[in-house]
Amino acid sequence: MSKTEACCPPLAERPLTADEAERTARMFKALGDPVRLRLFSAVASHPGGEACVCDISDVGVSQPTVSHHLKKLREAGLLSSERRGTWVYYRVEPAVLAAMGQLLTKAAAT
Amino acid sequence: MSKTEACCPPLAERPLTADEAERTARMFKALGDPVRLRLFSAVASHPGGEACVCDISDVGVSQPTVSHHLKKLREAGLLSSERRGTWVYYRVEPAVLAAMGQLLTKAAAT
DNA sequence: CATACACATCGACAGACGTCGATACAGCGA
DNA sequence: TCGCTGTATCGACGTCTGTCGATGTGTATG
Repeated sequence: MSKTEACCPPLAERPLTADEAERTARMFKALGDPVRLRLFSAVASHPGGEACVCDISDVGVSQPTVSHHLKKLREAGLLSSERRGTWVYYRVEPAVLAAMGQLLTKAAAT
Repeated sequence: MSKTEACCPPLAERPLTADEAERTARMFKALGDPVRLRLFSAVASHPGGEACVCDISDVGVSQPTVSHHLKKLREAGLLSSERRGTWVYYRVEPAVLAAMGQLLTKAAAT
């Protein structure tokens, strides 16, 4: 079940190399902004596991800024998007999320 | 007594409020830098669960920069430090780490 | 075709952040 | 007391990042 290996080893297993740290930091960085965290949480908690941009864009910033942050979350691999007619739907990428979680929980279980 | 509530609810439970997002983002942001991630991993993976600064400061940046990043990790609540004689020892804060892990894994288990 | 709506991209700007050398502080040994 | 070593703080600098208004792109509808 070394699905985590595809990303990076648990933080407590051994010191991360520079490359591993670079990759892993990108994902944490994506969740390191309050607006992005609210957008992500809004998508993750939406019924059906996906949400239209119009459903989640009430986070106190302008529409271009919302779009900018959603792009960052997509580039980090945390969200994926799909256009259906007029609207664009975002959904969480569960595998990546689970990998990040194990990175931390396994680090805590020392 | 859900101890996670002291921090924030799982990301998929409901949309985070602005305050919750602010608090949670601080922790993710702390792990969102490659150097800090390597320092954190070095401490977490060190035998005994703690490490002297001199043991982990070989991450390719100057000594003041190492000190700066360790301070950030301390301020985020992820590490604690203690001076013993000449050296300063850092150790991981397991409760906070576990809370972050559950934030993510519970979000994935939709 | 024209208009309206949903979302993305562009260009610009202020503030935050990572980095460094110089320097200060804290223990320890001579 | 003096000097040495380990760590923290300071001040400065260049770069990255979040934000906005203006504009572009795609889709439906009249």
